[in-house]
Amino acid sequence: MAKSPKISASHEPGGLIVHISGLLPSLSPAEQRVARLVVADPADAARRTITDLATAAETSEATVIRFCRSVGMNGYPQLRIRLAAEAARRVEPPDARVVGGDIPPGADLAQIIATIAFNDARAVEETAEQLDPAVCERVVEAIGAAGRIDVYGAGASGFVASDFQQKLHRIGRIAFYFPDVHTALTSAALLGRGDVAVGISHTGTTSDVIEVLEQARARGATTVALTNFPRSPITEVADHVLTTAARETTYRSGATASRLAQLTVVDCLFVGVAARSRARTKKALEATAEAVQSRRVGPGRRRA
Amino acid sequence: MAKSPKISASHEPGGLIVHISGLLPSLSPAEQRVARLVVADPADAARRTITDLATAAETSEATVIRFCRSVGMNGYPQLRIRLAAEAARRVEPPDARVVGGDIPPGADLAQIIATIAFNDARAVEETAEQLDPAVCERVVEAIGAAGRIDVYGAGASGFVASDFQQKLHRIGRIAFYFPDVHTALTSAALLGRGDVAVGISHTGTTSDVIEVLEQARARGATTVALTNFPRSPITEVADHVLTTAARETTYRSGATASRLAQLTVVDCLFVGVAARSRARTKKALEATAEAVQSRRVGPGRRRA
DNA sequence: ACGCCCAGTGAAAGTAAGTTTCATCCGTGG
DNA sequence: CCACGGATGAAACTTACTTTCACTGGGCGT
Repeated sequence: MAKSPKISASHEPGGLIVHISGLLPSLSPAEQRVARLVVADPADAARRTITDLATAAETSEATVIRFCRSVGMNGYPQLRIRLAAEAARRVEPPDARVVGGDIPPGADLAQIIATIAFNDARAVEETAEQLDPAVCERVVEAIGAAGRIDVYGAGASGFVASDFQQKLHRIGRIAFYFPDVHTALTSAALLGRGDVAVGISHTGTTSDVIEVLEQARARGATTVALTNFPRSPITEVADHVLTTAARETTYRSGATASRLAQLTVVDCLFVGVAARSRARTKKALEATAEAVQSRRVGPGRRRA
Repeated sequence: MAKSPKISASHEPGGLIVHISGLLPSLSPAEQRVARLVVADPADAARRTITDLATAAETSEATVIRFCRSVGMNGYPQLRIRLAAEAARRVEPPDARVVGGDIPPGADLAQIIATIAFNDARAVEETAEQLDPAVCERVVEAIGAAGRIDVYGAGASGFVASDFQQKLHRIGRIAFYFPDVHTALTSAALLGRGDVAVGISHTGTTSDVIEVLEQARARGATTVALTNFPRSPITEVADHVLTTAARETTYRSGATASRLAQLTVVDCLFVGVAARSRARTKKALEATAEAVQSRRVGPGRRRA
């Protein structure tokens, strides 16, 4: 029916802006220009007329409309009022935080700390806001019932994958993580119906992870993707897609905000799975906690 | 010029609705009908088109415009976005967050997500608040000037240590991380004055990490501890102590909140170090980013 | 290398929304 | 009873939004 793949923006009450920035890479260049303007200053965009906005983005009105559709709106007026609402909601605390994406060259450490913390915290919050509980539920179900869970991730996302694996393992689930692609592929080949494969890639374009997930899917496993970009390639090989909402700016913050967001999602899944079977989980956790006890020194109340 | 008595609504951000209902009696009958609709459901009014609203108020578009002017707006579109903003704001307060520390046994996933995200975000924020910029500064100085940096951490904190190592490495610093205690001890023994050793332990009681840090200190290296507990044993072997502010509750959230807090601190240090030498850093980052490019598939706009 | 195809784009036509104008209505006071 | 003026809606008008369509340029198969 519709040739333009609208990504529903309906079930994400708190995050139109977030939603848009997630979609940013999947937009055409001209639409991206529009998107950037909108994300940069939603309130201002809401004030502008479509012609005005188009001019500002150095494009035509037609493109602005296309952009509206791309992000799930019916038309410009709808985008406008949604933006206005959004902007009103995010009336930041009175203090003039150094929030903008970037950190000024001459910033002192206190500023840097404030900025980073703010962005990190926001990534976590916004991720939670846009997470679809229904999808989480399905993923939790699948993992809870899985005979085996493989978690894939490369580079920075590898840490998260590893973390997830460890968490699942700690509550008695059979979970694996492979730092090496070849090993991962081998493992994926051994998966079957009822098993679950989780692929983590911030950009959603990491070919290693995609391949492995594809393999897993071919074998009949349920595949889950965790990425920041809802239209990235990895989502094509996933049965369930979970997204984070980190708006990475430049290199500076590296992938930290996105990593935090990923960890939050992983934590949610973990708790969800754990909650499914309290007793079993608790027992396993106590056992593992006890195991590391010997590696701790006395309670260490006060020093000296 | 203006024969209609505009009542400026510009500088009362909090109460467009209040403002309107205030001057309701001064409006003409037809305008009052419009006003009542607007006050009754601002969000709904914002969604309507002028014709639609006029019809609903059993009047003409002209009257709606007059109403807009009467309440200080330039025209209908402006009223519309103001209403949208207003409505959005007043929906916020009643949000009953499931904030409490713990997750009730019967909680559904949406609740779990909200709780976790809240706690995670708070850990990040609170950590930033209590971080001492002066200490950070000294640590950044030390790392920036270090010939070599060793990062230690076990278990969950190991991820963070590893992350820090990788970050430093990416900007061209000589940094190491060792998953294995023995190797770490060996490495610590090779440190000397001017080098830096960073020990990460949430509890501050992980003997492995403490021992290694102790060793490093004995060799003359500057030691840094990152822990949640400012009086824990690890602080005794550290020249500089950085603390996180995660209040872990029970097992449920596992160590995630603390991990996020640690990552945030690490990120701050990283950015601090990176900021010290922009040029060098940027170059190194570009090079490393380029290196992984081949492992990515095309921009992945839209799916099939 | 060539040409086909198709996503991306803006110009322009078309439609809908918003605004102004103006004639009418109606109540009031001379 | 008429003149007046505020209130109002119909219609003309303007501006904003949407659709259509033709053109471009890059990718891909032959």
